Amino acid sequence: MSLATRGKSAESRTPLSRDRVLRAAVKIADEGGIAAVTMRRLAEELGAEAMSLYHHVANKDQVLDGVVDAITAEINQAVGRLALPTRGAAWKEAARQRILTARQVMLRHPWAPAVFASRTTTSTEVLLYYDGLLGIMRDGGFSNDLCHHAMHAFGSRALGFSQELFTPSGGPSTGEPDPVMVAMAARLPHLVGMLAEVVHDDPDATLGWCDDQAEFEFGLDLLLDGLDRRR
Amino acid sequence: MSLATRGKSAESRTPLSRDRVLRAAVKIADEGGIAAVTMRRLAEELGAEAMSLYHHVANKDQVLDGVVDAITAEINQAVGRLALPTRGAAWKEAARQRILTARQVMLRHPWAPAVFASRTTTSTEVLLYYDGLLGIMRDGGFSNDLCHHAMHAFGSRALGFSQELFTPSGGPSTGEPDPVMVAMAARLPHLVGMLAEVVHDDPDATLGWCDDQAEFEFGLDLLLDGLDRRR
DNA sequence: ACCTGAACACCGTTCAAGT
DNA sequence: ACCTGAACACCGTTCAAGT
Repeated sequence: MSLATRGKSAESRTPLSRDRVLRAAVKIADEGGIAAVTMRRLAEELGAEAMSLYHHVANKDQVLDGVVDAITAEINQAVGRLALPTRGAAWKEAARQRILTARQVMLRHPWAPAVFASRTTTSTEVLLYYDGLLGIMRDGGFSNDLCHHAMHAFGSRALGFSQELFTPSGGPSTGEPDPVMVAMAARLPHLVGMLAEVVHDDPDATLGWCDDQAEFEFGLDLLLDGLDRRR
Repeated sequence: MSLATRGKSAESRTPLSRDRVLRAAVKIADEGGIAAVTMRRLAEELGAEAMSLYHHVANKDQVLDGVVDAITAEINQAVGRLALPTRGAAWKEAARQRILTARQVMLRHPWAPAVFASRTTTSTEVLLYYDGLLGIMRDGGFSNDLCHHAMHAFGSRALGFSQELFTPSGGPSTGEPDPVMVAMAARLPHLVGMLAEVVHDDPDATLGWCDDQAEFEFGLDLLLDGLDRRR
């Protein structure tokens, strides 16, 4: 047994646990993206062997489920610190702040939306988050039926992110126009016309898809206003 | 060289091509989900070896990019058959039908939304789709600026799907309540209360996430109505 | 030019064996 | 009970060699 190995096992005196595995997964994803989270890399981070992980998580899918839980727990902690009135018309601002707070957590973990999108199982933390949002809407006077529709209408936006299917200009850093679009300009009259008028350089574009703060809030307010009108 | 091998090469007399590869990928995904699309399985479907594919596509990522293009081409063909008035107030119904038509194509390929969500590069067919939607909104009298906000607000909904983060009851087939939720009922008063009132069994739930037609249309109309009001 | 066999560097995961 | 080494069955992809 080499010195290096001995040092490593001394360092990892703290026993493995489901919780340590999940925290390590979040750390690795924050540093190198979700693709960097492999069972072997995870074990390395914890000073153990890949096979040891299987004593604490059933498989990799369960690691990703756990990561969703961990991120949403972070969100629940953040929204728990909010203390806004929720009765009557105040529901809208309370819901708005709750969702924008969730978004701030997501912005710290830009890889997270893709993981959320890939999961199909029910996360207990996600259930708790939605329950809180429902509570705000019930206080606002919404019927259960309308609440139900609203949850579906929000979709992922309730948790602070929305899926953008294309970035209508160059990457977030470069101001260069998209070469694919330049080549097709003749067949995209409305898109080209729009972009000529709307300067779409957004230094803060992030979260994987182009999905900046102002656009997120526009879409969110469209939904909140529409729901408020049907309250 | 065996008879079987000889038969196979005779069958695949038609040479490989990017187009054949992409069509095969869609076929395999339709039959076995997107995970079934591997380079080796793709080659098998085409009566070739995995390595032969690399003469027609750069790598697997490009296969998935091409699949998005292929599905959106199918959508563009379908919406191309629509012939609705678009001027003035008619924009809303035209946009609505365009989006619901896209959704019908997506429903034939339930694995597609996840693939769309995972891509970051610009698909020419997606650009063409959005250009058409923009055209409808311009006819409706929207400014380029408002059009731009609208595209972001729609997000993936413009292409007929939306991400649902949890299914608030059992699976689409079973009427069983979610065991995770039953165990947590005490901490989820609003969720449990809502579901007790709203019978959430939806035999047509599909598209991977619970995202049925009525809920999709509710969310879509919320956006369309809100936009129309700001026109 | 197009196609392929063998090989490489990775995965997630199983199993039998160690302490 | 917890951990691990070796091995298995898969990936995507490279390379040198075939026609």
